[in-house]
Amino acid sequence: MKKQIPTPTSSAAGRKPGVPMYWLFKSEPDVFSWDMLVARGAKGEPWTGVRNYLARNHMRAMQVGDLGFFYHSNIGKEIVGVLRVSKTAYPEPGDATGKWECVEVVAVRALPKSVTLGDVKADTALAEMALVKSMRLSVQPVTAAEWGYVCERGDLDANSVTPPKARKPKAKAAEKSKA
DNA sequence: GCCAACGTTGGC
DNA sequence: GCCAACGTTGGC
Repeated sequence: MKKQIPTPTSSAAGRKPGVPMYWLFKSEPDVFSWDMLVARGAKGEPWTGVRNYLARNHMRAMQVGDLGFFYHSNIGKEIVGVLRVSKTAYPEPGDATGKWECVEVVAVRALPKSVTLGDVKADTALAEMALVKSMRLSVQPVTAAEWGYVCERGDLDANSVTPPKARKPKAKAAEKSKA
């Protein structure tokens, strides 16, 4: 079967300048939670501990200003907030192997309503999300369509977390599958 | 706590 | 370079 959606992993190359890309970061909340990221404030937090090449490559593709969802794995199993990439990938301090890298992220806004894994799985529009399809991948790409859809489900105005210059002039066909 | 999925390692 | 064994993630 052919892929029918834009391949999320095509993100690394061929980015359009000025257009943010979207990601999803997983964390076990008892290790590092959304609230802990919020508490870091504008200083943000290095996203360390990623030990998977695909996840690392996604981090390498990130640009400052890219947005991501914060997902609580294991406990909660829900998307709880939006963060922003504040520093591009660099070698993870203390990593003796020299293979692993981290980016830095800052909290932007909590979702007014968290979106659970169950919600995502139950929604046909989100059935192709890496969260479902690549369950174990800890840093994942999110398509623009998925981004808008999850924001909508979380009662978050996507424009309110998007840098002004990257906003769409019109609402385009964002609501296309509303009916 | 169990187990399926899946990435990584290492023998050949 | 293949593939079986192993380890880890993460949902249930």
